[in-house]
Amino acid sequence: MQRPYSQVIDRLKQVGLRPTRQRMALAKLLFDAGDHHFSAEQLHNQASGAGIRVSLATVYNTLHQFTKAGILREIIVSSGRSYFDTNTSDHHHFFFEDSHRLLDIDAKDITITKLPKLPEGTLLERVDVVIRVSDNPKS
Amino acid sequence: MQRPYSQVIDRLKQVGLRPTRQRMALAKLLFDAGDHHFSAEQLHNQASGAGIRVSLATVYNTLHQFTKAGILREIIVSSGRSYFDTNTSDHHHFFFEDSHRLLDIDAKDITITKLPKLPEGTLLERVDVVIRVSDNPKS
DNA sequence: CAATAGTTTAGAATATTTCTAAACAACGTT
DNA sequence: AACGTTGTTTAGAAATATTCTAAACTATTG
Ligand SMILES: [Mn+2]
Ligand SMILES: [Mn+2]
Ligand SMILES: [Zn+2]
Ligand SMILES: [Zn+2]
Repeated sequence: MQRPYSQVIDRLKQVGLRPTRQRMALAKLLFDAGDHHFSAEQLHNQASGAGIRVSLATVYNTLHQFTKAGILREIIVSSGRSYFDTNTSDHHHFFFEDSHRLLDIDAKDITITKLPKLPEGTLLERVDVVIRVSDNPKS
Repeated sequence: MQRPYSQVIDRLKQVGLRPTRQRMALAKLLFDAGDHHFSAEQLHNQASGAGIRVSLATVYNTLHQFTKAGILREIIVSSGRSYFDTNTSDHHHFFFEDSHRLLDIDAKDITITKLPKLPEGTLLERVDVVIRVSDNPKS
């Protein structure tokens, strides 16, 4: 209970966030598991299930703080709900339109050889590739 | 007032939608103008401004019907709000994160030479490339 | 024109996210 | 260890976008 937390404490301090009870608990849930995609509501439910009392507002605050700090990434594939990703490396996604599930595509599995030049006065933030798929009814 | 409508009437009939007053008016607003991106609320306001009385529910119904019929396309770049596109050809987008504006990128200006194979039992719906840009503060 | 099926509508409902402002906790300083 | 400061958490309300409901309306066919 003491040692495992030292990692998340260090990580939070590194990005300039106070290691509060709620942030540590959420960070532990998020970063002890492998790479995954989730919504705010899902994380809130997961926390509740693990006996961690944290408000939904704090979950949202934390997700945005972590995203800004670069230890989480937000993925937009569905209007009406935001998804977050513990995998912050350069990669892309399959999006299953029926189940609303996301699946990583390694950056090396998509090659873009030609990109347009950016509009005047803009900075590149990110190039997102989303491959939208549906269930094949005859399979 | 009679002739211009024949085009939208034909177009609606072609895709199996009754040419109702509201659908004709919205189709005219949408397809007489050049390619553009817009939200439901924007179209509703534009209709009101043009003296067309149509409920927001009908605007949403119509946008979804047109999208399903393939004469509009929905673009997801921002959680919390859907955008639609009168350009249904194969193309991609710049998304200006500060102003929430979209700009078309012709399919020929992006070349993807390598794509992963689709997961088992899925059908490809679309490959969306979104180049997210922000305002360059020092320009 | 009557019958039918499809459409429109206002308003309520839903869903997700953000806001508010008061209570609380982390942490550097005494 | 207590203090003061600042940052954080919280419940609940509010904001936002979209969908639902079911009654009124209209296009189409016969
Ligand atoms: Mn959905
Ligand atoms: Mn936004
Ligand atoms: Zn991912
Ligand atoms: Zn477009």
